[in-house]
Amino acid sequence: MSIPELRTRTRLAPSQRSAQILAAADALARDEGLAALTLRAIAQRAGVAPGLVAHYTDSMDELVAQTFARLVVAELDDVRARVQAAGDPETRLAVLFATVLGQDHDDITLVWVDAWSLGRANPALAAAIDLYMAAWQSFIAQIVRDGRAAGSFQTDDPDAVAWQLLAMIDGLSAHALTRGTDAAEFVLRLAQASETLVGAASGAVSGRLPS
Amino acid sequence: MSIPELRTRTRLAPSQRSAQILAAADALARDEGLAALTLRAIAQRAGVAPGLVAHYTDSMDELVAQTFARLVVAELDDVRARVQAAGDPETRLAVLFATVLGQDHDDITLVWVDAWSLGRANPALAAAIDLYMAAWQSFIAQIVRDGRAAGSFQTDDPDAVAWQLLAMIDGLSAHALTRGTDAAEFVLRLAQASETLVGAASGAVSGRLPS
DNA sequence: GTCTGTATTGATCGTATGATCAATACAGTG
DNA sequence: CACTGTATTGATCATACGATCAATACAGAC
Repeated sequence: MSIPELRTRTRLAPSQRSAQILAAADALARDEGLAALTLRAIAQRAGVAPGLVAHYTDSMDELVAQTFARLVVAELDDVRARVQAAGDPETRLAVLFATVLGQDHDDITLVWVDAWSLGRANPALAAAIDLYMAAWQSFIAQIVRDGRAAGSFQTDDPDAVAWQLLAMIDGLSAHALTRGTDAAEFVLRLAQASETLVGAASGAVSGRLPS
Repeated sequence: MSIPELRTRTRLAPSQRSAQILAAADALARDEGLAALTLRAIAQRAGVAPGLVAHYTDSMDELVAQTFARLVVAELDDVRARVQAAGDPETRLAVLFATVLGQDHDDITLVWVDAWSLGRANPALAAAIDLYMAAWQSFIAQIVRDGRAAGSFQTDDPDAVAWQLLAMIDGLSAHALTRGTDAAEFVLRLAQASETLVGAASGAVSGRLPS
């Protein structure tokens, strides 16, 4: 009674097939998290035999780690583009918070949450987590430094403040995902708290949140 | 060349054996997370046959969910006891932050992180997560309400502030676990941020942190 | 149109999981 | 001490996983 499973074998250039499989892995991870990335699930999504997925990767641990890396890099680049266009550091922080706690970020949060759990059994993934958490921290720290240089922020430890803000963002995102609520509820208070942390005037960030 | 595996069969009352198995599950979850809770791993830890573990539970999903519940309840009770002994709401918040971001909390954080991931495939676990996240929020909200009644806090939405603080705590804990750093680095700044969120005077909470 | 290299398949292996159950042996009862 | 109920075992089933590989069939070269 199941679908007849007719598969027409099509032969692609290795680079094309590889790209197609990786795209299937990306889509699957966005939909169901990194924990859903199995040889067979990716193969089914790509419409190929499971063995072919294995053929195009060294191991599933590597495939999971690289899928995580691609998705996270894509998001960081996207957020960076939005934030850099914002102008002064106060507004950049406001846009950052509104973006990462905005809609359509549950998918990437799911990827992060799975990564924290799976990373303990997957060394390649653990390394990627370290790398991209540091990339995010660096991105935020630069905004804080810019604000300090401009005289609008007063903290004496931009790196520590950036780690703190990143951890708060991740916690708020994970909570919204888990509870099925809208992370946007948290934006205003995060912005207010950030003013304390970076040493900005009250309203300097929260007053610049996009409406 | 492996250990001879001699097992002397000992017969216990069901309640005793059940307690022993659940204790093994608790210990294993503390050491390696909820993801390490397999029928065979628990059995080995308890020194019994795998089938016996299955005999004493309806399903592994249930066992995982109940292990999560036991560990989380134990921690909440412990933290509640420490915090309630602290006195005024400002000090209670300070003790709360210092406790949950103190040492020896990586084990329970690992349990939470695994739960967020596993909960998506385990309905019983998902229900337990909802329940105990709400219990934590309720605990924190009461502190905030007490502070408002005492006139030292000024927020008009203790529930929202409590959710915000809980999410921040969880994010900071998860970061410390993942990065292998000490969560205590975050305590001072969390306390300062909390003053903004609850509407307390600067230093009201951060100045009461245990040394 | 034919050929050829190789992309692709399907089958298969070994392992790990949760779960079930008849057979066993232990502890308490009488 | 003998007996009996049942706690416990060990074997086994079905499933899902990552991984490997000979056989196949397709797309491009000639």
